[in-house]
Amino acid sequence: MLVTTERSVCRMRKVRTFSRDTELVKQRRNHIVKVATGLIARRGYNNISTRELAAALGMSTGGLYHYIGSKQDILYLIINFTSDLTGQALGRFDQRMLNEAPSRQLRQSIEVYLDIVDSYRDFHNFVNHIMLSLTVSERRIVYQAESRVVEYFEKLILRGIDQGEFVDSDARLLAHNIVAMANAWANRGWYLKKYYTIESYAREQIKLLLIQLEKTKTAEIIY
Amino acid sequence: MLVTTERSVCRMRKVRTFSRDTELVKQRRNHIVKVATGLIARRGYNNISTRELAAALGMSTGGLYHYIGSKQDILYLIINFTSDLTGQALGRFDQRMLNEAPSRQLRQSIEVYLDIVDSYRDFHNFVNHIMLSLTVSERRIVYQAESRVVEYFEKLILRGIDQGEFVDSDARLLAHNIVAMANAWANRGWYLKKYYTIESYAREQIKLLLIQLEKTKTAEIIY
Amino acid sequence: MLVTTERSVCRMRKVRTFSRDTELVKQRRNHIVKVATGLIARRGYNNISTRELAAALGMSTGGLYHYIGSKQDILYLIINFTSDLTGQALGRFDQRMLNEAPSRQLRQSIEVYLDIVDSYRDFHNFVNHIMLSLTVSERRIVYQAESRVVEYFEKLILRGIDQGEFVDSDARLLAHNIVAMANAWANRGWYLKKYYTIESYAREQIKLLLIQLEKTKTAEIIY
Amino acid sequence: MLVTTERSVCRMRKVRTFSRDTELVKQRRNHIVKVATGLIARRGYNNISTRELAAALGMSTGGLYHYIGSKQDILYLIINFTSDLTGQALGRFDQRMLNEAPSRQLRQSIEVYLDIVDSYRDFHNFVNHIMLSLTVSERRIVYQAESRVVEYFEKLILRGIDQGEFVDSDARLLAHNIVAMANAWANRGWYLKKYYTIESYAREQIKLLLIQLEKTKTAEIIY
DNA sequence: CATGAATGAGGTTTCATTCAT
DNA sequence: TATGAATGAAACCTCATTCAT
Repeated sequence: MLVTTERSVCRMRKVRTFSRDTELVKQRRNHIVKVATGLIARRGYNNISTRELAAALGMSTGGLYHYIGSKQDILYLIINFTSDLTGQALGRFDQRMLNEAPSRQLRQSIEVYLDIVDSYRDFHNFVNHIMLSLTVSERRIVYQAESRVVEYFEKLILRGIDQGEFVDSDARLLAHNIVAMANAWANRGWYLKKYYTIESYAREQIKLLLIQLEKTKTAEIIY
Repeated sequence: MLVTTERSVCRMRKVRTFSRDTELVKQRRNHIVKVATGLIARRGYNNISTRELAAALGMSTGGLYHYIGSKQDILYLIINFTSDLTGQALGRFDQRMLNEAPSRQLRQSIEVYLDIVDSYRDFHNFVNHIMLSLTVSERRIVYQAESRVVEYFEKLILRGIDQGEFVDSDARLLAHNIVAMANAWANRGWYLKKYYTIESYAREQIKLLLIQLEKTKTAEIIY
Repeated sequence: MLVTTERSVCRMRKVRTFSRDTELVKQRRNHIVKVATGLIARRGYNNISTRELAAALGMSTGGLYHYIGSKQDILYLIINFTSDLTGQALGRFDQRMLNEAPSRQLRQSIEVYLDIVDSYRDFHNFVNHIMLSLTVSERRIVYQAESRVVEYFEKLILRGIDQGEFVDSDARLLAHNIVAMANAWANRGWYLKKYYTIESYAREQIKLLLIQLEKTKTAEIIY
Repeated sequence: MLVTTERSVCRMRKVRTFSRDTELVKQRRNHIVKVATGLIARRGYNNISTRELAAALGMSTGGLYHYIGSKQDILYLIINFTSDLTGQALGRFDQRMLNEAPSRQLRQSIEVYLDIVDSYRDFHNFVNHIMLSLTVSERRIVYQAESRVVEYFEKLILRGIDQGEFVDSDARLLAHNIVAMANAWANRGWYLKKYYTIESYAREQIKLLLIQLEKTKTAEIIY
């Protein structure tokens, strides 16, 4: 398995709640994460007041603070929630694909990852925005999550090289480019969506990547 | 000439000043942009008060407001200033390279652009951060600046294809990838700088790009 | 009898309860008074939330409000409870001592009163603290309770003067000084406890008082 | 000199201000201390909002925070201001009286101290009230100020004993009683003022004290 | 031109109290 | 009878902006 899904130690920060009903807390926090992510992505963390957020959540201001300890905690919940989901999704995928040809797994992994980024578009859109509002340890969570994805692709490419399917390359840089390419879909959607759908974007980028990895020019074979 | 350097219409917003000494205004605003960029990149736009900014500038709070009309104007000045500089730099470069082979110009343009991004690293780092604090028309400035750079590379690649040096490709996507790659150097420096210098990063990325563009596998020729 | 123990009219304020089981109400309120007194003495009335108090009581927030009508009522219960107890204790004592020599009764009354103050130290410590949170009528309860004690000692001293055992003095002022002295044990314990135990404090203060009351200098006789 | 007036080290806490005009800061803070003391004495620290205080000061909320860093700082300013003044007043007095007979100095010191307590009645009234809102180090300031006064009287009494004017006594306890007596004038004014003016209170209490200190019963001599 | 004191709206957070379960 | 989630008013504090000096 290429991706470890267990929570790393540094994520263990506690967020205050006044409720002891863990199920309710989980449910409300999911709601908070979802609504807050949308609002923040549209208007910016500092332009959303807790009053406004509570209203959007259908709660009272005080009610919101039953489930979080501070406004900052919302950011923590968002990055935690999202990086967990990303890790889990790739992890699940990884297990199913272990026996496939690397090129096939790579192709499909990219599609899966792009889909994840697309559905958490809001998050990927504002992760840079909120970065400057995060504490050092919160930033580390984001870094680790991204690093894990890069590592996933790196190991996958290395396997392809090992198995002789891919040409020897700088696997780390290629893996990093894949992640940057996926993030670009969220960050630079304003540009890309004028010319691509997510499917065509994935197809074209995969094609370009395989030119770099395959032993003969992709352009010369029937794709 | 591939890059137009004249200011586009929508940038014409006026920023209030109480001074009639245009030279002084320009000088002070340059200072404001430089210092504010650094502060915001480190601490975030909303975590820097005008009092603090004024102190860092060696001005009084009131003095600051002689050269800007509002705190928001600072963002406007920053994006304006930076996108002007980027446009000018690539523009100047463009004029000198018109007669070079496309592959050579591409190689050098990427190096130049990476250097620009690197020296305005702070800006590229927080452009996503402040995006959500910008007005619609301010965002357009950022978009346009980026679009111009993409266009520059796109035209360059198209020229290469036209001249038969490059294989026929999706020039737009490749141009876009170049810009994303350069931005990654600023945004994801925390990761990349563990493994690359700006020189090695440029070299490896250019190598990867040329695999996609050249007619035979770069790996097969002596580079 | 020098002290009247029946509740005075103004204490008759009703505190709301949803329970009809008077025994349960009494028991719960005793518990509330005891725990709240300790908490408030340590942290201050306004720094203890009803949530925290309820938790310390082993009740739910709502449960607490079954036995009180408002947070303010807790203060009322405390002052009522404590001044009742003080009155009763001195009253009981009074009845047993009616036939003793005034100087002997004085000596022992002071010891008893000091013991009471010491065991309700928390209360005497914060009575000044909460004074400013009390309503006018609640303050009167505190004043009356203190006045009754002063009166008790005043009458006792007057009896001693009448009977020729004490020199003619300002009985009121001396009685007042006794109460102030006892309160000092609670309020200024941080200072006094460095040098005195409650026994030595009582002994020395009684000795000083009797110098003022007895016909020859105490120092000149064998004490 | 019996009282040291130099500021002790632990008082050196800084209170934030945005002004660099020390004279203005001093002036405004004096005003804040005066008005806040009155308001708090009447209504309680927690029942006065910063908005209300600012209004009473003729300032805006924001204006208030130019001269203090937090509401808590107001308490610090009050205790600092008052204990400084008390120390200075007794100190000045001390220097003028060094050659007087101890009994005469004692008599006059008590009058001076009672006057101080009376003019800072509000403060002495609520010092117990705010005690529970003070931080540990702030409490220490209050304790030290009171201790210095007790010491002053203690040394004075000891001098009287040394010089053979006073009978050998527990100087510490007597000194402590003097301070408690003075505080009582502030704390228990609601009772005492029904029967005494400050002058008669001082006269009677001094008379009682001298009975304890002088070698023959004061009552037997013409006072 | 420059200063910095002043403003006051609005931010985050707390908490006494209620009420459906 | 007991629970604790929910409320919303009000607390403390910040800060972009103005304006008298």
